[in-house]
Amino acid sequence: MSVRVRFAPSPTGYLHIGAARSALFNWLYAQKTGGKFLLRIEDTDLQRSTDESTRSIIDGLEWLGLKYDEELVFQSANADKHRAAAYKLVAEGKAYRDFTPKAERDDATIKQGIAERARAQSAAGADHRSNPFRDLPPAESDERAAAGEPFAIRLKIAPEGRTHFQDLVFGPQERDYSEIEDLVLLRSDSHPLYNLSVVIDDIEMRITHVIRGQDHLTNTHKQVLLYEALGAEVPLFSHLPLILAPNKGKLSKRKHGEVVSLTTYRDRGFIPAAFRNFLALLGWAPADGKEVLSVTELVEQFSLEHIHRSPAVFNFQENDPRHWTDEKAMWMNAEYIRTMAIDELVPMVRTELRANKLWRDEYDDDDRAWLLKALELIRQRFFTLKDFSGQGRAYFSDDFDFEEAAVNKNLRKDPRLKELLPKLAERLEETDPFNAETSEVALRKLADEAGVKAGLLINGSRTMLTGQAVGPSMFEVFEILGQKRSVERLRSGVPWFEAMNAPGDA
RNA sequence: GUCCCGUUCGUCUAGUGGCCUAGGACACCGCCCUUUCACGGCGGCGACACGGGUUCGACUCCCGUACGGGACGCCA
Repeated sequence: MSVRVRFAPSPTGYLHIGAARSALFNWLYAQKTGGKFLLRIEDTDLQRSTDESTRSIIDGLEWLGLKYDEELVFQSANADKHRAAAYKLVAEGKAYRDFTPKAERDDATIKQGIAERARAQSAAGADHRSNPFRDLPPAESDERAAAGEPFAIRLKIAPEGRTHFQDLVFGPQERDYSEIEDLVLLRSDSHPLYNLSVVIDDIEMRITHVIRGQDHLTNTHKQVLLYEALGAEVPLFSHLPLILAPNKGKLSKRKHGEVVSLTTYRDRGFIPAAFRNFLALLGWAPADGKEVLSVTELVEQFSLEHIHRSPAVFNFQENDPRHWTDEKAMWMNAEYIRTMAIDELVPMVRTELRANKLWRDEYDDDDRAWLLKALELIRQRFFTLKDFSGQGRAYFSDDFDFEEAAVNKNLRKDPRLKELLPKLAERLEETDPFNAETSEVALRKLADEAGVKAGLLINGSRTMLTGQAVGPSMFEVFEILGQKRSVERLRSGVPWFEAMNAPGDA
């Protein structure tokens, strides 16, 4: 039977990077095995589900390059089937109506409340089979239901026995029935609950491998019981270790903000392939230790058996804009920017430059060669796509900012530059042909004649031409910017030197 | 509280009893390259949670302790 996996997020917010990784692992497994990767939106919690979230999930997957097969499934559309299954289990005596009035729970303190309840129950020695409605005679149950009394439906778990299932990551799993409560399948308002819906849908979608977060590991026992009650074949499971915050706590939006949202990486100029590569390395490693992997290599190398059981820490520093995300993710992105095929980089740069009104249509035809050369030159030291419009602005526009520190260090520091830079402009203007080599000769010659270090002119030029103190080899920059612009920019330095001479301005 | 899982450099990880004086990547430091900053090259710092066993031999197997994570809902 061919492999069918699914990614089943609930659309209750942005796409979390942990969820994105689950999607990636599912997708990789499908590619690896020639199977299908399906997408199901678990939107049964109507209060919290939004179309916007659904959109962001779909966009996120697309951005990561994870195309899903077949039709997108909305779980809410299957609610009737879920209900029917629950009623059928009641009819078969595998589930029962629970007429206990619904207990209201406070959502904010829910986890704590559950732990306390569990503690109290075990202290009191209460067992999970003590529900008085568990063995209510069917006739009486039917009668009360017919009379309109509200009820929830619970799965009737046998008093003794153990569940078993195979987890490809965590190994064989076993759990005693006494550890499992008679779970609610249908709420008293007849709303089907998660464990029921998931199982029915996974059966319906003929899912063969369930690959999801570790938070579902112990719930899986309940689901196995459901598969069995429904007479369906139990799929294989793989639970993925969680991704933790630097303090080893849960990584959440409320606490950690945009760093956990996949769209942040798109919006901050990440290359999808780079982030995908980084994500793949969280909790998994290829056998040969190679870390920069193309999609093809990722697919070839991927195996569920090599997934860790211990959670990975996503290492970023809150309140430090320079280290806002994991440094390895940032490094991976820079690595992709400087080594990926330039033809693949161009469309991304185009989008970035367009957004900042720096793109010219000539870059796609007449000036294509120039563009490629310029990108080749500047991409070597960039980290994100944002850098092309930020640090790289001077290459695409004459309207760029001068960094104060660069001006102070490279222009204001030496008064001789006031004379020398215009002189250099003159020399460069006379240089023919004009390129990196000839401009270097001209510059060094001038430095010699003036008795100054070439570095003085090089650094001064860099700041005049790019506004910055750092950047590629100056002579390459001359060539890329061209004779005209180089000369113009060198001559435009007057304001800096006037400011220098102004009274009271040291 | 109960059940489940985990613990190798700061972080991501390799490691399935001798190949481990524990390998790689990111970060950090130094040198080289470069009159800038990166890249690149070379080198350095840096870890098997702890205690018992088993074994000729343990990062690897077993037990315990500590610490961490997950689950236990008429949420998903």
